[in-house]
Amino acid sequence: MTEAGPGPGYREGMSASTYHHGNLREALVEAAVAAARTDGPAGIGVRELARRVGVSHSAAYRHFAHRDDLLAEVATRAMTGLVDAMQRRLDDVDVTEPVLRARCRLAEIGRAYVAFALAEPGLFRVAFTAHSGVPEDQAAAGRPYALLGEVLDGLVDVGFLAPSARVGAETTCWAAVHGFSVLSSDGPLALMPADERERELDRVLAAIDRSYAATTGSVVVPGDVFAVD
Amino acid sequence: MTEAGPGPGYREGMSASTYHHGNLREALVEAAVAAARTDGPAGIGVRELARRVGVSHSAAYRHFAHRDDLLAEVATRAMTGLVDAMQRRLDDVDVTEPVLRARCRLAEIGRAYVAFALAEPGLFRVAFTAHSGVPEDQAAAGRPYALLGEVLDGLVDVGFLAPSARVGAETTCWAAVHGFSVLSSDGPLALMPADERERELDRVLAAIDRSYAATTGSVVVPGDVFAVD
DNA sequence: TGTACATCAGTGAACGCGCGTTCACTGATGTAC
DNA sequence: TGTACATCAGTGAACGCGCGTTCACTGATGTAC
Repeated sequence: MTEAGPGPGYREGMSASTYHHGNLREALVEAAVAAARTDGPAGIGVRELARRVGVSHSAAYRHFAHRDDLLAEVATRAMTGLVDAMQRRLDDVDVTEPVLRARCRLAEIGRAYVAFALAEPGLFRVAFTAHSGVPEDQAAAGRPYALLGEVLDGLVDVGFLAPSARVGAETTCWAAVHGFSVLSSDGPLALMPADERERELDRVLAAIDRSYAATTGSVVVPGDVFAVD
Repeated sequence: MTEAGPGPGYREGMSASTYHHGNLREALVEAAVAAARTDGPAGIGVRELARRVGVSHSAAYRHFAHRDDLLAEVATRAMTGLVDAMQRRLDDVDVTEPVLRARCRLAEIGRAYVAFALAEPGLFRVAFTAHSGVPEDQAAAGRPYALLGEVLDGLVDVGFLAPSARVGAETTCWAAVHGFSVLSSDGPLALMPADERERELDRVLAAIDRSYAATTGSVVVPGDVFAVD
């Protein structure tokens, strides 16, 4: 086979119709991610995925002992996708004034989280449904928390957030942003027009910002970070 | 049959083994609620419920056209249970000083929400998964929002929350509290010890309180409402 | 370089499960005369 | 008050579906000699 479009999940130099697939494990995971994208956790089924990859369903059991192992793998990838999106948005913050920068970063990490949940509702759900005991998966699950922690540390560093209020601050931010995501992608807020939802999210983020400003008596100038102030 | 324990869902005066059940619809719904309690939405299956009620599965179709209709009914009841729990906790607030009272009420409605989600994770999930187009179900879905709205209005009335910040305030509170609930009952916060989680919730609620105080420059005395301040 | 053989990664049939839904039926109930 | 009959609320068999998992197998691959 020529190298024209071997497609993902194939090892190089394979003939078009070998008995051996070449990289079935990876192909299955990618198909699972695609399925989860549209159908969430329910979309991940051993038989259906084997079908899509063009292989007998029992072949999948060469690579995954149970359906849940596949699910866990997708969950880890979904979580990675979420964290990457958060990191990207953080990197894009180009405000230089330190306090404003730290506040913007907190807002942006939240926006990235919500944006991911809305853009990839299926993956978002998978990321939070399946939990394996495998260490690397556990590590993946902890990464959003860790990243958020760094951003919050930044707020303390610039004197916007009081050190005493830093304790457990991850939970507050995470809860607000996660709740907004769930209500918007799954729930009652899904019916809201996109632009109005954007404004609502701004209000949520502004509320957190104000709350943290209050811990140090920092001055918040209306409109400096949030349009809704 | 004597009246000793006819059980719910039975009409009075029935013989023990009538061909006609008497109140099958209600019996099915109650069985569905019980099933949802332990297994969430997945626990609600026509065949399984008919089995539990002691009736052939096709009998259920005399009362529900589709499985989803049953699910929707349970969702409405779950939502009602949630709202009732919120209302009860609001009624229990006996603080008299107006500002403190309004702030306590906001905190309490949040605590009630989270408590319900933790005590009844299955029902909580059902309440937010199934949505029927039936008006009464839609109405039920809007009640937590309306109740929260009243509490927020109270905060404006006492001058704690600025009228301009009242706009969309439901979303902020709801997102924070819903997110906390989901992360705690389903997700990563589930592993946290109960007392620590309690403290974390207090921090979330305190953050919202502080944020609203900031809209009017109201003074918040540490420890007046939240232990963590 | 060629061949025997172990190993690996597939196949396809089968097991056993549970589900939602439909349909022709029958037993029970209540009502009109 | 008694009876015929319509209606209602059940039964049980069947349809068709998809699933996860196992197992004996076979074709392909790579390695040792």
